[in-house]
Amino acid sequence: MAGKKTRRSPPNGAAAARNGKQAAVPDSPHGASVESRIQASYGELPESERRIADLILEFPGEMAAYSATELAELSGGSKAAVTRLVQRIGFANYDEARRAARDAQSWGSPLYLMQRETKKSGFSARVREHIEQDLQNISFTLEGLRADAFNEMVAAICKARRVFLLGYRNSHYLAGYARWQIIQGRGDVYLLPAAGETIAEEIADFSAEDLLIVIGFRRRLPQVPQAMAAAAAAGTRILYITDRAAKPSPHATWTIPCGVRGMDFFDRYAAAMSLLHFLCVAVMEKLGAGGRGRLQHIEKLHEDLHDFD
Amino acid sequence: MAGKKTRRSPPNGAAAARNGKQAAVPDSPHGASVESRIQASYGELPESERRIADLILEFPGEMAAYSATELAELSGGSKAAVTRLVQRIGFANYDEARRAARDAQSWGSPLYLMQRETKKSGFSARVREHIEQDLQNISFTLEGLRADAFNEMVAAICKARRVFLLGYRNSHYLAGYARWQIIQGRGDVYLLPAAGETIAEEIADFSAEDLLIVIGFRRRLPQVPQAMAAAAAAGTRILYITDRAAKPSPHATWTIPCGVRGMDFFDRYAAAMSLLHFLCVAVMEKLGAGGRGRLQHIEKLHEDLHDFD
DNA sequence: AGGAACCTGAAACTTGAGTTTCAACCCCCG
DNA sequence: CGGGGGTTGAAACTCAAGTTTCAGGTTCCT
Repeated sequence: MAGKKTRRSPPNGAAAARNGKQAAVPDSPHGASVESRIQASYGELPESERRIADLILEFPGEMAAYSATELAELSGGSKAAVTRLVQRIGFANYDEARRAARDAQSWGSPLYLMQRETKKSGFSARVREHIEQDLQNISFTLEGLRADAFNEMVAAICKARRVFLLGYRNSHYLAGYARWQIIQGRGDVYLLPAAGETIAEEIADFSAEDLLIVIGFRRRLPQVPQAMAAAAAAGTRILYITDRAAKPSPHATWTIPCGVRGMDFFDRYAAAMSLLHFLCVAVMEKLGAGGRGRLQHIEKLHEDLHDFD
Repeated sequence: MAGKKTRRSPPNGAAAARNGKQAAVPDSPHGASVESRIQASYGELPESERRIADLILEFPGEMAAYSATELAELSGGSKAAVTRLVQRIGFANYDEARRAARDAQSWGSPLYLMQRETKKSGFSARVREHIEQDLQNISFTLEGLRADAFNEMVAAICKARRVFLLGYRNSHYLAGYARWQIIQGRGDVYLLPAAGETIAEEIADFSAEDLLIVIGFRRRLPQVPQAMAAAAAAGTRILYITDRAAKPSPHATWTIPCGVRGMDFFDRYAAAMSLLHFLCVAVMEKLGAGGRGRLQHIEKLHEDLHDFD
């Protein structure tokens, strides 16, 4: 029609002053994360944009791995809605938001990637950065647990006739630590491989009543998938604790992906340690009076053997 | 020129039969991960593609958050090389590889995304409490470090003729882990006690040129202070990593108190793991080119020995 | 009731990401 | 030495991802 009004441009941060009901959005796209910007505007998002926002909020940091088109499809909305959402919360376009989401993970920042060797920030800044990286890994790892699956794992550890912990290299020390916790509350807990041994001799006796806990972080030996296949063939259930980038194993009954990443030479295992602690405490609680009785019996033996100072 | 030959198309999996020296690459892009496909072809990659492959391998799973153009820039190569790499390893185009990389993380799979269940509030509150306790221990431990003393410890680890890690029970696994990190950058690093052995035989040879790192958390065996006294008598410097409640040792050159306490049956070792990581990374950096050279030599040996999947 | 503001996805449009081609270069072999 | 095979990045090209516009619809206010 001749009298048809010109449509306004999509809402964005610069247009906030025209709509008094808009939430305050920072002018600069630098600084606040995609997630926090969405949360700041969440109450004012229209339906189509809110569905997309929900998807992003559910998996913070994953957005960068998806194109706007993919997000639109997953949310049942349109590409236009995706563009509008990111412009509403202050980004110039989707690509800027995608990069911000990616770079909010400090180890993902291209600038950080290229300059990490030359960084000479102060010691305390370095400590803080280190703590932050561990916290992110811990949060990812623990918050990724689902209660029902977790309770199944705990129950399986308590009920198995025997529990084996398998791990090589770094994973071996974590497996040893986990075994040491579990054995405080129940017996028949074994660490593989024992020094100087091959594991086929143990796997030969695996059965559906046993449980295999595989600690399998990056740079796995070929023995790991092989052992898992053999255990599964014997009907043994498998709890697979691994890193985020690991290919899912068809043999694992349960899989827990741990955050191990950082900007260093070495992977980070604070999150794995934290997870194992959480798991073993839950096992101890699940064992109840039986576990406590065993703990007391062990204490008595320690006293008799004068084990501690 | 009139006689100029037609250029061949870029190498790809379908063209593998034309080049008998190509590594076998699966026909279907479904199945093997980007990482494992790169590793399968790694030896045959030309320089420009190998640089991009190195970037991808260094951060498996992160590839999906980057566009081909960004990877090209980061690696100092060209967009054409990125396309060639993914086609060489069997993907039709970059987008297919990007999606494979993303979906290889099962939690990144769009299907998985849409089926995620809402968390039980009781469980998630428990997870949050757990994370908070670990964060407090980690913060206390790492923020308690003084830069000058820390740098002395790092230097001592680098310079010692031999480095011994001593730990019993839980501490033993942490000591083993730490040894495993340090040995990546320098030799003559030993874990005590070895299974079935007593430690006097090693301590008998301790000298002022050696360093003893004692991981000694709560419920220490009498061997720990005894070993420290004997090492100090031999002039060996001692780095003592212990819990906050431990009595200071008159024999320790340096002491790092770790936060290990929580509300559970078991002590928490995420902070100790975090500290050891921080320490070992600093050692690795201090070792510089020597450490990197050793790491590369070890890598070469791993390849020769076909150690990893 | 009419108009303004807003929402929405499809359609039209823009643009640059990614792919293919090209030509220069290098290495190896007969 | 010449030719074949391979590498390489820039240039040319393709095409679809993302952005903007459009038109129909809803809600609210005067």
